[in-house]
Amino acid sequence: MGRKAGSHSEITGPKVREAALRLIARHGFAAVSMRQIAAEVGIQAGALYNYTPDKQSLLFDLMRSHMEELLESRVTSAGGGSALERLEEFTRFHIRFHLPRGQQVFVSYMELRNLEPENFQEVERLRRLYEDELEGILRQGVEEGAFAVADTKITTLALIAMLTGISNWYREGGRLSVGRIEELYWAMVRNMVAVLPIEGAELPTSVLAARAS
Amino acid sequence: MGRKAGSHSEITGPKVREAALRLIARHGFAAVSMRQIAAEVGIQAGALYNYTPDKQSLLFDLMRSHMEELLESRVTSAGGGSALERLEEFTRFHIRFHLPRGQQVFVSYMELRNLEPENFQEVERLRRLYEDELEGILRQGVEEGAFAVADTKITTLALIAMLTGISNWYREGGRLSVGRIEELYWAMVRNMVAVLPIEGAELPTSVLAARAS
DNA sequence: CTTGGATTTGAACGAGCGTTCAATTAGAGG
DNA sequence: CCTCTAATTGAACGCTCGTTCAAATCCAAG
Repeated sequence: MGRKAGSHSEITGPKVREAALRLIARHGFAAVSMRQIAAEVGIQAGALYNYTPDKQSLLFDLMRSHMEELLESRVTSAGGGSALERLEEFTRFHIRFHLPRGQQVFVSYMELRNLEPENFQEVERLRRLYEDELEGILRQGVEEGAFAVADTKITTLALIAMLTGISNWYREGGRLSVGRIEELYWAMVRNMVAVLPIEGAELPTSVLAARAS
Repeated sequence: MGRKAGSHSEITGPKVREAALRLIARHGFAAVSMRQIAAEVGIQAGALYNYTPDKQSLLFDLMRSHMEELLESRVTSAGGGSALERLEEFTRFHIRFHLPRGQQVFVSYMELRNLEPENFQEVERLRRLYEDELEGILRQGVEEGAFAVADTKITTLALIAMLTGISNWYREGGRLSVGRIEELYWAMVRNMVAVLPIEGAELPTSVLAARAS
C-alpha cells in the first residue's frame, strides 16, 4: 500500500505542501478543493491521499510546521544582553523571518478558524510560546527601568500586530528593502517602549516606581 | 415580483445582514452556505434572493457599509487642533469605533480576497481614505516638528495594524475596559511618534530642520 | 370577503465537494 | 526478463453548493 498516515512533523510531501500553501494563501482554505491542489501538483485528486490523510491535516501541517520553524529559528537566534538589545534583536529577527514567508504568514493568521479545535489549540500554544518570549523581554526592560511599559501583555500584542502587519503590504522589489524596513520598525519599537526623560511627570506611576528603585 | 435588485447602500434587509455577518465572522465566507444564512434568519434559501441578488453582493454589502459607516463617523468626529491633539482624537476614535464591532472588523479584514475585483477595489478605496487621514495628521506633526516620523506611510500602516489588532483579542467584559485600552494605546502611539529630546543627534535631519524653523 | 401584488416555499438544476477503492501503471531488485 | 510493491488513476459514493422558478401563502387595500 502507499498510504503514509500521520504521526508527526512533515508527513506531507514538499510538492503537495507548496501547491497547497500557494493555493490556500491565494483563495483561502475553504475555497480550495483537493482537485485544485492535485492539479497544481500535476496528479489526480485520489493520489493526494498518499501524502495526507485528509484536507484538514494538510492545513494543520502547514500551520504547525510554520510555527515550529519560527520557534526553531528563534532558539538559535536569541541571546542574552540588556532588554534593549534583546528587543532590537527580536524585532529584527521577526521582520527577517516573516518577510520572505508572506504566504505562510497569511495562511497562519487567516485560517485559524478552519482548524479543528485540537489543532487550533496546538497552533495557539506554539504562538503563545513565541509571544511569551517578547513579553519576557518587556518585563526585563521594565525591571531594569529601561522601558516605560504600563502593561506588558498588551504591549506584546501591540508590537506583534504592528510587526506582523508588515506582511500585509510588503512586496519583494518594492520601495523599501528589508534592511530599511528593519530600521524603520526598530525606531518605532524603541520609541514605543522608551522612557521619555523630560516628561517624567506624565509617566505612568508604575514606571516612576520602577525607575525609582 | 419581489426581487429588489442592487443600486446602492443597504439593499439587504437587516435581519439577513445580521445573520450573514454573524455566520461569516464565525466560519468564513466560503464556508458558509446560503442555506445556513437562511436558516439563521428563519426562512428558506430561495427567499434570500429577495434581499440580495447573490452571495457575493451580500459580502460586498457588509464590507462596504462597514467602511462607509466608519468614514461617516469619522467626518462628524474629526476636528482641527495640533497634530498631537488630532492624533489622540484619531487613536481614541479608532478604538471606540472598532471595539464594539468585532464581527465587522473580522470580516472586513479576512474576506477581502473573496471579493470580486471591482468590489475589492471599492473597499480598498474606502480604506485608503481612512488611512490617508491618519497619514495627514502624521505629516502635519512632522511639519510642526512635533513628531519624529521617518516615513509617514509606513508609520500609518504600523499604527493601523497595531490599533486594529486590538479586535483580535478584545472581549467585552474582559480584563480591560475600553477606556483603559484607550489610555494604554494612546500612550504607546504618543511614544511611537514622539521626538525624543535628549537624543537630538539621532533624529532624522528632516525633523531637526523642522524644529529649527 | 375579495382582490392582487409582495413574499415565501419547496423542489429541482447542474456542478463540484471530500473521500474511497479496485484496477492499472511504474520502477527498482534480483 | 520477471517479480513485487509502491504510486497513481479514474470512476464512483453520497452530499452540499448557489441559484432558479412555478406554485402556494400572506396580507393590506378596497
